[in-house]
Amino acid sequence: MLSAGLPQGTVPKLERPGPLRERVYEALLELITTRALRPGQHLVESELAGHLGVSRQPVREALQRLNTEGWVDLRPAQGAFVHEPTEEEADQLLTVRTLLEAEAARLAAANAGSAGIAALEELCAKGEAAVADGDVDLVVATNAAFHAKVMELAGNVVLAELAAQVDRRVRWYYTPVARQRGKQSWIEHRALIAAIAARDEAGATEVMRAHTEHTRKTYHERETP
Amino acid sequence: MLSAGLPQGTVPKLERPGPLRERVYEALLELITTRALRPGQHLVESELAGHLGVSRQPVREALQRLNTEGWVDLRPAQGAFVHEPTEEEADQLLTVRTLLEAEAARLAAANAGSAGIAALEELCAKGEAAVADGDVDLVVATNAAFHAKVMELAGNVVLAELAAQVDRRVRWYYTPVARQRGKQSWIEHRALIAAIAARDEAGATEVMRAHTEHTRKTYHERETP
DNA sequence: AGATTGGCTTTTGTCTACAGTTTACCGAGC
DNA sequence: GCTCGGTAAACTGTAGACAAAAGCCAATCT
Repeated sequence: MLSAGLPQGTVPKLERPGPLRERVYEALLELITTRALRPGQHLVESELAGHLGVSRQPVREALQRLNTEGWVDLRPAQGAFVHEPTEEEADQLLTVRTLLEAEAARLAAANAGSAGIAALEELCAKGEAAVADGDVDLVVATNAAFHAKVMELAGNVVLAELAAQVDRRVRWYYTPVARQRGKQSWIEHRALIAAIAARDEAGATEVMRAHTEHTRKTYHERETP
Repeated sequence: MLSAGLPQGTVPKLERPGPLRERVYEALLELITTRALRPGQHLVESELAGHLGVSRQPVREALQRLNTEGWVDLRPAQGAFVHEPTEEEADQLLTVRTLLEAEAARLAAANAGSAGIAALEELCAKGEAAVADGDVDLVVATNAAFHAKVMELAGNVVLAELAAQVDRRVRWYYTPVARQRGKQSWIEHRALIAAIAARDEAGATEVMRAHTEHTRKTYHERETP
């Protein structure tokens, strides 16, 4: 009975610094997604290390991870280069995202309980409010949280991990476009919640597929002008 | 005119040692998939380093990569542990595999040319021969090559990368079961080729789905006795 | 004048060393 | 007999140093 008198929330995990490589990883990811590091740019380990105030080793480890996740290309004996996004690759990413998210929606419709549905509605309300305020960053963040919640309700950890990878990369391309699609997107989210609540697997799949395909189309329309 | 007098084949790429971390990575992956390193086992960096005749650093980098790909669990300040496969996780992996492979089959049906179909038939013949010979390892390898070829014909690089990750992990669980399913599996492959050659997207999707689902069922039947 | 070769600089790849943290063990006290 | 505290060992996390490979520029030879 160790946990007898311990109220759960009061011990806030004793905020540890955590491994340096993690923080370096997040810092670099931030720099890449915000375009502070431009695509194709050559990343010199010692520069990054000096700039972040750490040694080269954590930087190396962070770069390795970024490499496996597709953010940087690691050419042997030559170093790391920020990945250059292709139009073709963006389309493929969005296609795969559609596939994964649609399956997640189906599984969520099959498995979700009332608590999960309530959580989705809460996020949806938050997102709509953010749209009304014109807070683009919050809209994007809430959108990600919504999709992550659907993924959680699907209950497939492997699927969730893959989708998380894909989603982060998608968001890189997607963020500039978020503004255009704001309102319609959350209407579709409402439709998705309805399908999930009705335990309509086919319906949820189709709604999510249409939703993400819609996003993909929007992305392609944006670039021509 | 540098390459004037150099016959192409005679210079066999000058077998470069390649980055150490790569070789360490492959060595560890081999040790894990062959169960020389048992699930749940604690991997000590210095031990591995000494055993492989290298320093700790390449080992660390290899472990990081194995971590992101789900082969080992990397607990902070405690080290690396060989991932312990759960029944639930195996099922989830096979489910995701079904999803990815089915989509690949659809895209292959949409995009494949006659050359690609010929390559598939060739692999299929090779696989059937391997089954006849009872060469399990070759069966598994050829099966992987067949699915990889379908993935290649689909022409979606992102999808291929994800599927490659999933497939490698699936093969870990799957290899012991390969013997049971030998013959029937290649009959289904033939059906898949037919659907792709007919450019029947829906048909190819369904054949592949049935094929991989069949594999999943076989896996679950095996473990109860 | 062009191409090539040589050396020089930069950057990566690897190794060794040190500090911090966690875990396990062992003894003392209740 | 059980629990608590302290000590010690082992391992990870990080830093710094050294060697090797790749790219670049200039000088030289054809």
